[in-house]
Amino acid sequence: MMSKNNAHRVPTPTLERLATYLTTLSELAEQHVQTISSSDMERLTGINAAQFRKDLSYFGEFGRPGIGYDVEELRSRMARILKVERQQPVLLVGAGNLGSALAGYPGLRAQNFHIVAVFDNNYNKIGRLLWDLEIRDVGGISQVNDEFQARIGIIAVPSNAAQEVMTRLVDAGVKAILNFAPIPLKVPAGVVVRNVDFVQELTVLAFHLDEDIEMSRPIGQVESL
Amino acid sequence: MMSKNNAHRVPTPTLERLATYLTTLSELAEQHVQTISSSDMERLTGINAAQFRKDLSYFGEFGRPGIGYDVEELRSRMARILKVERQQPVLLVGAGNLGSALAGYPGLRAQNFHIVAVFDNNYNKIGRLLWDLEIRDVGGISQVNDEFQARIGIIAVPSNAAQEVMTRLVDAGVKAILNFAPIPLKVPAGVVVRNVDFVQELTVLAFHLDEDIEMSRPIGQVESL
DNA sequence: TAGATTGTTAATCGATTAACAATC
DNA sequence: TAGATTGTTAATCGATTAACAATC
Repeated sequence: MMSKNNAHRVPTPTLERLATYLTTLSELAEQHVQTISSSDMERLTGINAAQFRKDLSYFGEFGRPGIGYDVEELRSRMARILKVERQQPVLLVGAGNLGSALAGYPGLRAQNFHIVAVFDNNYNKIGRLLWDLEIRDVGGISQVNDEFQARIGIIAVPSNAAQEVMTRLVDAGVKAILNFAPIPLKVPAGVVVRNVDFVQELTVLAFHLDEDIEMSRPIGQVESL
Repeated sequence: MMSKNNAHRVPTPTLERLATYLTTLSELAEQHVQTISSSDMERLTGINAAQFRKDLSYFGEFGRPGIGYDVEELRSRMARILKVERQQPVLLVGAGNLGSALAGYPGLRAQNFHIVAVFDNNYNKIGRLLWDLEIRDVGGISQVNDEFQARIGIIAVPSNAAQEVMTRLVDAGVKAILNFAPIPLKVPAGVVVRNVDFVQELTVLAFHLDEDIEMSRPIGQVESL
């Protein structure tokens, strides 16, 4: 048994790629592809075949030398490792435009993420519906999560409210936070945060304009399926 | 003169941090802070002071030994380097929930990104308004961009349409693309892509659940301002 | 001058890629 | 068996951090 002991040593880039592999494997499974090699995966994802094998090696052995990988088996084991083999409940804080887009995004459900409750602090919104969910008072997160036991939260509120919302989520038992507010959160030990910042992304893109871009091999460039 | 020649050698993580520095410097400038040291920046952003100085060193010299950096001067030079000192026009493709949230997001304007046109392929949407912008036929991107000359595009369409939309954007003269479709784009040389994938982010977070998370020092952990 | 802080070089750390023995 | 492909070790590459001479 190794997984638990050194799981925290898995590089973050590896985890990001694992999510990509899982998506690709799901598509292949739908097309009833039986077997795939690491170099097939390189063609499909743009990720180096050695990288692929190395990434898997953090979690055990998955393939057969000379043969390759069984698509369905690998998919299922990846899903297990990434903890998305069952529905994962998620709390959403912020019922503005972004929160609405997230709650209505079918891709989440497709990958087993299930937004179970939405919160806001605006009394004009509280009690109304966001898609099929009632918008609840942000003050009641803990109470509500006693029922749902979600450990993932999404922060989709303005920057000035983000830190306080983080505290409420953590108090409610959330251990992992996806933060859309463009401000660095100070979080207690044991809580993981990932930040998504549109403006930062656009700024990086803006920098590359007017460059003598000879190479420009962006992350994610690949053969199409 | 160095900037142009080796600008393409600037590490991507450096560019991402530069965007963060710029945000922080803008806040400091608003508070009329005159001078700041690299260790002050470490306190504010969580980014190592040596890292900060190293990042700046790719672009020249900005501070005075023994003194620190002039906030307004550094902010303005950063904005220039990142090409956000003037309004940057942006094309948005996809007038769904996500596109709507992006078009209505005040943070873009605040950082000088200006969505100048919105496109969709749904004839029920074409001609209607998204906020203050008329939704246009995706077939007309090139024509419309003859006027706007935007070089940044945002793809907020379903995965199966993303590759085709990329082609249209590039044909219209776009050089940098922010892609929200969870599919790797194959882009021609000279075009830069950055991907934002909510589900991938959530998947990485899900992995960390149930870990014996002793350390968990997330990117972006900092002292508050 | 003494104290503070820069810009940069060198040392460390970590991630990617190549190479290959093991094995189907 | 011969050919293919894995899992893993070793080599390479690149990014982060520490240390310090230069300088305000």
